[in-house]
Amino acid sequence: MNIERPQTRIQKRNRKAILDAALEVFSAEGFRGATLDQIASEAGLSKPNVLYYFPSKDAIYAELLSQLLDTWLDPLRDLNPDGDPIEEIVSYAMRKLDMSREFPRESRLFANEIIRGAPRIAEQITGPLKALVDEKARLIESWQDQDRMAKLDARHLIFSIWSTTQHYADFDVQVRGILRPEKDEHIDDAAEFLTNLYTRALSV
Amino acid sequence: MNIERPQTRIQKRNRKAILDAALEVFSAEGFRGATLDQIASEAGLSKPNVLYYFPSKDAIYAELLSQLLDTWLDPLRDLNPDGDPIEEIVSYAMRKLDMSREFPRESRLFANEIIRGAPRIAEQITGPLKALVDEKARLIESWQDQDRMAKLDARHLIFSIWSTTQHYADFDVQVRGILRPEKDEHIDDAAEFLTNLYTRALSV
DNA sequence: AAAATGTTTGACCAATTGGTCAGGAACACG
DNA sequence: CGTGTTCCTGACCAATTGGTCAAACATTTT
Repeated sequence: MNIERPQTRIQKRNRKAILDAALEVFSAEGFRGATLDQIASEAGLSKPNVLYYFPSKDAIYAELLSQLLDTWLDPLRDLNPDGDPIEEIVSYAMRKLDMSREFPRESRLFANEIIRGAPRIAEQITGPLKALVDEKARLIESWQDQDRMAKLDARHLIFSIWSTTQHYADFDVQVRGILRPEKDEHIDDAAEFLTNLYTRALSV
Repeated sequence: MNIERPQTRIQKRNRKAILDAALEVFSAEGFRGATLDQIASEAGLSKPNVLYYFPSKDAIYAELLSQLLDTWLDPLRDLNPDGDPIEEIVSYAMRKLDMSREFPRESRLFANEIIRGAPRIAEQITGPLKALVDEKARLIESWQDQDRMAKLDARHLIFSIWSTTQHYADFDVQVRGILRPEKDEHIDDAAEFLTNLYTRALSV
């Protein structure tokens, strides 16, 4: 009994179009603010057709979220125990900043979900996410025990990297309203600022 | 023709109850996610009664936002040109952190609005907010010219203070999921971390 | 080319939601 | 106490929205 049939090329194309449209709409409007009509129109499909590919609005959102969390944490996973501590942490911040620049919609989708109390990913947070943070905090603490970087609370250090970098995606309009950049130059300035901030703060 | 009658005590009480309930609901569900029924029930009033005090859902939200922005920026206004630069900046961060602890709903309401693209406060951002940030950035730059603090980009420094402190309100569930604090002790740790971070980074 | 399978849609439905309204209840005040 | 004003509500409405379904249309397989 082969349940999982291989996807046809039309399925592949349309599911992708729907998920992309949904990311656009959910990240801009939030789960409740987004409507199936918006998603359908953004995907260039009719509403019943969208529901032919996904059982419900909920299912689309859930699929997006589950795909997201993994890739979102990749940079942290890459923190290399064998590298230079400060270089590793700064380049972690840089990778997170890159993600804010390249995937602002994903960042906002995530922010939306957390602000609402993370109703759909609570277990993911106390489970795998906490485990990863705990592991990397221990790594940072071991670096600190070896006097290779300043002794700042490791977990709050990680939080500060998350918040400062995601800020440029989540609060984009505010940042742009204040800096009035032509394009995205301000992100380069942010990169320089964050590099300086963490290099100075973490040097022994 | 006296248009503005003084508020009766019932008006005062009920308008306050509605605004408080609305803050609770809007900050947790976002504008579109919140319903008048939720707000009414949270305020202990009927839906038509809520609409007796405010002309529309929109009006309630607008009132909340306009009250908010001012108080939100007070700490930045207080940045004192005559104080010690690093002390001033660190204590600004501390005041913002206090606000995250004491007014998390307000923080989330604001975050929600900005993430959605700030449709209702765009002019406030490019107007008064930008002006204030510009002014304080110049102050910081003057401190830097006098070699009283390290030369880090002033505007991005302000952004980093906003993001790191608001993180403890907006991403509360994530922070708690990872740190698993009993109550709010983790905010004290955050205060210590941020004090160290900025003191180290900004010292010449 | 026929059968089987996969794709698309118009029409429809029930629930929710922002908002209205007429009239009744409570209150303030001379 | 009576009267004008303020306050409150049940019943209602139109629009929106998530979702269904039967039937038409395409595509693939045999």
